Amino acid sequence: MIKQDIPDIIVSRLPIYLRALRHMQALGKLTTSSQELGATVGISAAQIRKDLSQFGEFGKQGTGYDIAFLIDQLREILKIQRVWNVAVIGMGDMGHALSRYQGFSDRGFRVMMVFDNDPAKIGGQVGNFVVQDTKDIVAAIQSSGIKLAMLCVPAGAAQEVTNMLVTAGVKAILNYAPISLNVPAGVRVQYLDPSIGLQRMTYYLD
Amino acid sequence: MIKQDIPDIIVSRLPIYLRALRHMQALGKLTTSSQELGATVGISAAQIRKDLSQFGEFGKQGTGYDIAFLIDQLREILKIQRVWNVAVIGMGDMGHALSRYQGFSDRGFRVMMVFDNDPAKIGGQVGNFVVQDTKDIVAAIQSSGIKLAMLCVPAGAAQEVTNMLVTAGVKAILNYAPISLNVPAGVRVQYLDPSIGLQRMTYYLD
DNA sequence: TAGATTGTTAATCGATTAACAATC
DNA sequence: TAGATTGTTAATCGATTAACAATC
Repeated sequence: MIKQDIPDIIVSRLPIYLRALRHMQALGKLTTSSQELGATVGISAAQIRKDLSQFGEFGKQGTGYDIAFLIDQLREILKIQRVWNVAVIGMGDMGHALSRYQGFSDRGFRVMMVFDNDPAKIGGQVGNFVVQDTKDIVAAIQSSGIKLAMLCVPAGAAQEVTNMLVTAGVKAILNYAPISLNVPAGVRVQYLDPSIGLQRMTYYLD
Repeated sequence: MIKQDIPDIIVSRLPIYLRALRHMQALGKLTTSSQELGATVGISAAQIRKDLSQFGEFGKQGTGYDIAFLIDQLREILKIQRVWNVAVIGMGDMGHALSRYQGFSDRGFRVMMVFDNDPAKIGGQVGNFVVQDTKDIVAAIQSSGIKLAMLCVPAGAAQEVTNMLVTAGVKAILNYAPISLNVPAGVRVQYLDPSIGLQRMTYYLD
């Protein structure tokens, strides 16, 4: 049986739902409705029901969704019930911040190794990690089986490092470098360039 | 005459085009085509032409687009020919990194003030800035006329700080906190939670 | 039971693509 | 001129919304 193809735009909303559900759970709530969840995340109730219905029937008429159950289901769908090891490349301020970020541990991720090409940084400590030489990326990542990387190198180095990551078997890159990356089919990139984020809003300002 | 309403999804692609054009310019190229630009950013040539045509006629049949000219036009459309002052709230690792980020200066932004609520940090120096007390946000931002803020506080403080920013007249928030924010109409938010970025890709991994 | 809310269908709305006359 | 590429139109494709029977 062929697994049904879910539109990427639907998949991309699931982490938002999950984050809001965990927030509700932390507040002590036990159940919610598509109406309430939608108001929280700024998405219509109909769309939330439609999105979730792609993956199964998680609610009950009249009462809505059990929060703990829906959290479990979403974590399974997103494959974050396991813990994913991640590599961080580039130990500037941004890479440094991500290497020490406390927000990954309960959301499915763990930084496992960090890299830089600056001899002054290689061998030094960042957070709990010893900085490895960028030229060793392929060997180190390949043998560790890491599939996720966060890219925090300057724009001029980003494509070259990306090529190394792809060679090493990385399948998903969180890109902080201000450049569009070229990757083969089967490798995913999410872009988090802060300037792009700001430039998407200035259009609407006076 | 009423200004035509441009879909947000089109506006959100313009900064991507601009970034790629500046990269081409740095490589010494003088002109490009929708074909070439599309290949660079992973968007179809037809879509790029359609997007640009919302704002004017910037190309020439047969030869394509003058890169310097198109850069100018996009900067004007996005209103980033001026420099926007930005406030950074929360001097953890992430706020610290953004306060010192070198990538804003040639893309329309300048960090102007930074805040934290930790007495141990208030009055201290981060990058070129003296850390101000978060409780002074409204007065400080209001009198400075700042319209943009980057939010790097913990999830538990994010909505409260957002309310202060809105009161202070901030119209656009780049949110690094892992929570959906509630803002009134006329205030924009871009979300850059790193865990969400990763969770949008794990679905596709084995 | 009565009220609430789901999952789903059909209708609507919006975005993308294909194609091509215009023209550099 | 011949080849290339734009801006735009119409066709296609996909996503969102409205509505409601089912049912808790």
